[in-house]
This record gives sequence, structure tokens and C-alpha cells, in this order.
Amino acid sequence: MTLSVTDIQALRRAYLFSGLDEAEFKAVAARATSVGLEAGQNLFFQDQPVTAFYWVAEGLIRLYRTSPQGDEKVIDLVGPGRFFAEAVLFMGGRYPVNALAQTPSRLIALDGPSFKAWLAEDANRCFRLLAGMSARMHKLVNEIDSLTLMKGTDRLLQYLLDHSDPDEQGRMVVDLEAPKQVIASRIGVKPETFSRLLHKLRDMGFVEILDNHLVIKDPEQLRQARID
Amino acid sequence: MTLSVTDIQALRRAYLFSGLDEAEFKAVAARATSVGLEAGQNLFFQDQPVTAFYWVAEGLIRLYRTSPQGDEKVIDLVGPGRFFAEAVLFMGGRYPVNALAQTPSRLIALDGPSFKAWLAEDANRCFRLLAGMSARMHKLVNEIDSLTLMKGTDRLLQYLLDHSDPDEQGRMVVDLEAPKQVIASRIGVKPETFSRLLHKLRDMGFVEILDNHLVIKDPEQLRQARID
DNA sequence: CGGCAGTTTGAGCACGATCAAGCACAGTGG
DNA sequence: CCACTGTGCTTGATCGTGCTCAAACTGCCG
Repeated sequence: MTLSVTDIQALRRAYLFSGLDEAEFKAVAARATSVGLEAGQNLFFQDQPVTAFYWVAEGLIRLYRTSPQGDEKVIDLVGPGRFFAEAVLFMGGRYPVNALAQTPSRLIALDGPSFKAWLAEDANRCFRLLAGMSARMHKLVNEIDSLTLMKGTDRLLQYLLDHSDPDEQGRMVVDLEAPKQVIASRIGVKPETFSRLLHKLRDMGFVEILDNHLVIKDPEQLRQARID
Repeated sequence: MTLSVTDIQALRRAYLFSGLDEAEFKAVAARATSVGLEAGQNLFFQDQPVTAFYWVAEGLIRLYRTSPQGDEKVIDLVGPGRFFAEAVLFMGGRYPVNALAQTPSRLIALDGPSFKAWLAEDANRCFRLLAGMSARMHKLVNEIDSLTLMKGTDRLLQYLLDHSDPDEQGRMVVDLEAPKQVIASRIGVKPETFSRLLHKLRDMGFVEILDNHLVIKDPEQLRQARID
């Protein structure tokens, strides 16, 4: 499917394509296709051959792995404006994770081989990609040491602080974009534990729970709490 | 310091430089310098500006982070033939980890800016780097889910299997290249726990402990044990 | 209404951390 | 040569976090 005008305008601002002139960008957009997914629909599975990578226009994509025992670990939740699976193009050629639409989503698919050809035309394009991958590696390294160095509560706090935005009244609000069990897996605890941790924070007066979003009472205080 | 002949020959086979012709490689080698480190000497610290990246000719480099509480987490142990910190060139420009010589080491330093200029000359060079980074990202992702999905014993087994090599008698041997506490941090447990786990494996008849190297009795059996 | 998925709550347990002590070994200095 | 010190590894006892198993509760959709 070809791209809508609004998608094209949004994609224009993605980090990989900023800095292109109009003609260059048109060449990219011409080769991109649009993919619609319903909630719960799988885009690709772990170990499948790589054909394309994606940019999220709308929705939320869950990247996860499954253990031999059937347990699931959510590696990342990818929201609008972000790329995923772009790193994998240069490896052996198999996706390292499963991808599933957490909510109804619209993606822009960029074909692997033709994207590589496009990259090869200009090293600056490669540099942008390298910078993006580098940033992602930093995030993974952070993830690793918070999994080893910090306890469940700390990781939850970190997650909340990372995902909080001010609402119209200036309060810091966290929108729990995915079901609680998915977020639990994302921060590396079981759903039961997640529930308990959240209620502990409420009882301590740090947050207020309103359905599927939270209000952080005093962000500064929370940041402190992470260290003790 | 300029490079020794043997270092140059070894560097020639590194993944980033394979596929270059003699003249091209010479241009690279001319800009590289040799760095010697004693055991325990720091090469760079977390959050320092990036000036160069490195290739290990000899020795073992420990990449680690420290938490505000002073705890240490070993992210990786980099041995001969591997690069490190090459990804970070393209980011903000600060090292995300500390680097320390675990044993007396000799490194080859490649200057950041001039390496970037060299990369820009040919997109294929970028592609090699991209592939290398991609591989490293896979490893990090694997790391993350083994930290969440598996228990200490499993991670130890995985580490042993990943680091075992056949000796002259055909037995699978693991050389504990770093002090046990460092390996413990690498697999994400405390030294005490590491010691106990290792002895448990010995008592179960899986391995034999000889000073600072282990003999794996039955590799196939171990691989099985990881799943139960 | 019943069935189902997601969430919460409770009770018990296991893994691994913490605190603390002991041991082996190497290096240092009297 | 022997105490003294420091370091790395081991062992023991205790404790806490978070998992497991199980049950109840919620909202939602057929």
C-alpha cells in the first residue's frame, strides 16, 4: 500500500531522513509501503528471515522473546516515531525477537535490500544509522545494569519517571499504554509482583492510581527515593 | 607508539579490515597507535569524552559500570581480536562504561575523527561496522533475557558452555581468565553465590575444579541440564 | 447469564543477598 | 624467619525480595 500524505510528512522528520533534500526523500518514500495491524496481530516472529524494517506511524508494537519454558520477556515497546528492526538488516538475516501489535497500529515498511542500496550511496546516511544504533546500545547497557544492580521497586520507579509527561494541570502523569502484565515483563517482574509494587507506592503516598494511568505526586521526591 | 609487525598482521584479519587491499589497510595501520597497559590500569572512565576506540592485541579488558551505591557490574570482558568502544564514536561522545586492564594488555588505538573520515570514503566499510554492531546488539538482547528468564545456575552453565574449549586430551575445558569475583559480576551474581553455585556443580558431578580452570565432564549433559 | 482475560490478594517457599567469620596465600617489614 | 597485612575464595547463618500456587474479584463480550 502506498503512504498517506500525513505519514509521509511524519516520516520526513525521522532521524534517518532528516537532512535529505526533497528529491532524495521522495526516492525513499516511493519505496516504502504502509502496513496496518490489528491489536494482537503478529508482524514477524523470532528467527524468521529479515525482509524489511519498520517505522511506527501510529500504535504500539511489542518486541518480545519467549523462553523454552514458554515464559515471555518484553524487550521493548515501540511507539510512534521510532524505528525497529533496522539494526538486524546487517546481521545474519533473522529477526532476534517477535513483534506484535499491542494496539491497532499503522507501520511504514522499508524494504531491506533496497534500503541497503540506498544507504550505500552516501556514507552520511550510514552515519545517521550508526548513531541511532549506538543510542540503542546505550539503552540496552543501561537496561542490563538496572536488571542486576537494582531491585524491582527501583526499576518500576525508573520506568515511571522515564514515561511521565505533564498533563494540562502540570501534574506528572504516566500513561500505562499496555496492559499491566506487559509492563511488568518489560521491567522484569511477574504481574503479581508488579501489582504489589504499584500498590506499595500508592500506600507510601508517591503516586495516585487512576485506571490505566498514574499521577506522580512529587517527581523530585521519587527521584530521591530511587537512590536510598 | 607505532605498531609491531605481528600486531599489524593480526589487525589485518579483524572483521572491520578484512576485504581491504594492501594499500587501504596500510592507510589504516599508519594512523593506529599501540597502547600498553599494566594489570589494574584504567584506560578510560564512564562519561569521559570519546577520543578513540580500541582493538585488543593481547590481554583482557574489563568493561564495567558502577552504581551510585558503589556496586560494580561487569558488562563485558574483551579478549584478543575483539574491538570495543567502536559503537560509541557515533553517539554523544562519552564512554558509557569504564575500561580497565584485567591482565597486562596491549591495545591498538584507532583515533575517532580520522576513523570516521576513513569510513566515509566507502559505504562498504560502514556496512561491516554496522554488522559488527548488530551482532553485539544481539548479544546484549540475549543477555537481557537470560538475566530475567533464567536463574543464577542457568546463567553460570551458559557462561561455562560459551567459554569452553577442547584441550589436547579432547576434554572441554573452561579457562577462568579473570578472578572469580569478576566472572561472578559478569553473570550477575555475588561472589559468594558464584562460589556456592560452582561447588554445587562439582558436587553434582558436572565439572571438576582445578585451580583457575574447570573441566566439563559431559557437555551434552550440561546442555540438557540448562532446560530442566 | 456464563465465560474469559486481566488484575488483585493471600500464603508459603526458594533463591540469592547480606553479614560475618575463617582460610590460604603472597608480599612486606621488623 | 616470623608476625603483620591484604586479598581472594570459601563457608555458615540469617533475612528479604520476588516467584509459585491458588483463589477471588473485576470488567467485558458473547
